[in-house]
Amino acid sequence: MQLRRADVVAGALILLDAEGLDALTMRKLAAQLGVQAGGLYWHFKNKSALLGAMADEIVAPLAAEPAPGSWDAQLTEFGHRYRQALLSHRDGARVVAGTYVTEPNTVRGGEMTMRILIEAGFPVERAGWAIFAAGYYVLGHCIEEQAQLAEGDWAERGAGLPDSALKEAFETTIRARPEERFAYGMELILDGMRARLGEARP
Amino acid sequence: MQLRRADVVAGALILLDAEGLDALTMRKLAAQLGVQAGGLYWHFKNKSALLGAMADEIVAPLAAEPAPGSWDAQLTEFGHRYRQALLSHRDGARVVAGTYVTEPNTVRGGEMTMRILIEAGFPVERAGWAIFAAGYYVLGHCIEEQAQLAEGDWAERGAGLPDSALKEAFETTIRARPEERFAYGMELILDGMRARLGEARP
DNA sequence: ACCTGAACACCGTTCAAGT
DNA sequence: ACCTGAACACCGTTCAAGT
Repeated sequence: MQLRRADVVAGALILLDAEGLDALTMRKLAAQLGVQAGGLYWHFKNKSALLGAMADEIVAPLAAEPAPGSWDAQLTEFGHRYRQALLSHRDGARVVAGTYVTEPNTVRGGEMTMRILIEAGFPVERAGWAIFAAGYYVLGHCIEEQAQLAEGDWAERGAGLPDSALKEAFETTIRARPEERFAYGMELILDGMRARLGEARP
Repeated sequence: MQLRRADVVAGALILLDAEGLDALTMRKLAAQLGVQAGGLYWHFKNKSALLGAMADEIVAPLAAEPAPGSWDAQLTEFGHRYRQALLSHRDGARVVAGTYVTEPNTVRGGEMTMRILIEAGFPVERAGWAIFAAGYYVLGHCIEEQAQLAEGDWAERGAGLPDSALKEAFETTIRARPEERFAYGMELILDGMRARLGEARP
């Protein structure tokens, strides 16, 4: 039976989970799908278009409506959902970071989070700036979480430091439970948003 | 005359500026340095070690002491210095993002910013978390800034949206002066830090 | 419409051997 | 100590030709 575009994306995500982003090649993917490498180029213009489609598939959970609640509870929910989505595939955060997606789920997620902020009273001209800032945080955090999973030698990061409050701060960061540390950063950004909620339009 | 390790890094940065990260190959770099490709492997274990050295060179400005001032003015200074450093080389943000650097300048920057926060009264166990969060923001912002420079088609990002406050928010974000938008996000995160300054140690 | 076969123009890395 | 020469095992992409 023939290959559809969606089959290629699904196969690519399976290969990604099995081997990681650096080992994801058009040739291996083609072999796994029982097809010649060149055949993939009928479905996707190039590898980067395929990665874009994979990225949008990864962030699909962002397209769902949030549960009813306060604006900050809803944004928190989006933050955690975004993180979970990125972590649900090996190297998922790097895949998404590498592709500036204009595809449906990404756009929808952006729309909904901006609407939440605006309806809460945030100045329209700043809602996008704040949402993007939060998005960079989540992505960066998850890239590092997944890098930490892949390499082992993270414990030595602060090893050369002299004993001090600094060393303690470094080690508290490296050894923190990721979920807890993530939630803290989200709250910090939400605090920033709260401080700017009532501001006049510029 | 012979090639030193530092010459290789310097040459790599020149090639990076001229051709971009995707075109930075060991073979081209070798040719530019008047050497065979294999020869580079005497100086660096592999390409990723070279990229790590490049990243630390790029962020060298972070190793300088901040000007005297309030803690938040000093952190703002670091944020802008980090951004300027990343933007000072083509694809600089992507180079730094791809390498989890344990090298001198990166570590020193982390040390100084954490010390500033701790001495301002931030709980030691959270200083690292907050600094990392701010770092993800700067990096993410700059990756996108440089991507926007490289591609042209960013104006269409919000084109499919219906006319609405959302569309306005999207467009305000895409069209913003990068420097101003960056400063806004920095302030937002600093607001969050201010809100948590007096907190008790967990 | 969808894919094969085969080629093109590259890669990073290794390693004996040279100087 | 520092590099050459040559090879190994790959890549992404294109494109005539097949079905």
